[in-house]
Amino acid sequence: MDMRLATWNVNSLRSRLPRLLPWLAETHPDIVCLQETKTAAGAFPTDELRAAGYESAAHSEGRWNGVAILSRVGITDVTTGFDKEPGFPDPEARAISATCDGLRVWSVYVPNGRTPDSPHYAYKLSWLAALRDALTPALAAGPVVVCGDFNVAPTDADVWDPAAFAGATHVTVPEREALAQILAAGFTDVVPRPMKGPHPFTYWDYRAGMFHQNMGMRIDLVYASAGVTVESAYIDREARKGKAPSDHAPIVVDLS
DNA sequence: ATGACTGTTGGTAACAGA
Repeated sequence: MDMRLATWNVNSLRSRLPRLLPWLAETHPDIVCLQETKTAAGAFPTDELRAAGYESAAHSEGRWNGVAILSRVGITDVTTGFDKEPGFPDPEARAISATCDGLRVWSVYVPNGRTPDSPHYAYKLSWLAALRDALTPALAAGPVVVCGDFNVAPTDADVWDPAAFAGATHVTVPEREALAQILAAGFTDVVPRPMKGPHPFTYWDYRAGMFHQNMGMRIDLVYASAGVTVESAYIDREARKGKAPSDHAPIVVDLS
């Protein structure tokens, strides 16, 4: 059957609800992975999303982070976090998984890393390695899609200017190697088509007119296992325009 | 124009994001 899957770092679900709800009505995704919901436990807008036709599963912690999965095709076997998930020092709300109509879906928000010499960078690498380990048994159980803000640009073509990122996080060899290790576990990188220009960027800094100059990055990724047939995928950069947007655009993936 | 950051909080400045 056909299924439409989306992933979007909304940079505060409460602030973005006026953008998310009409977008859901226009785009009609069956499953939506959200990151940076920034919702406190108990403050998730379950009722508003139910009224829009979606069941919710959320992993919330308050001021930072927060991930969720929305579904209108059922949502069962919800797991928050994963086995041996590292923390800083305690595990944060960065991963949630659920089964939606036979598909195992993960929504992840990888630690930023800040700078390569920061303890947050080591945390990021250990988190990615542990995610890879946690995905191995999931892959054995059936088709899996891992969606989210990976906070790593897979190649130099995935940043607007590689020279501008010299010495910065998101582009280092160890980060890219961590992505390669996840792919090697049994995934394909579903590269979405950009709506405009050659670069499939998903994030543009709010500052200095970065968006209108198309100075972006591809750091939101969709990893699909064998058994998941992707018909098409695109970045909805229209959702990055207008009043009070997130700094990330959603990725929409049509599966069959 | 899609426009020059935006989100959070025992807040009103500080920090995080990437």
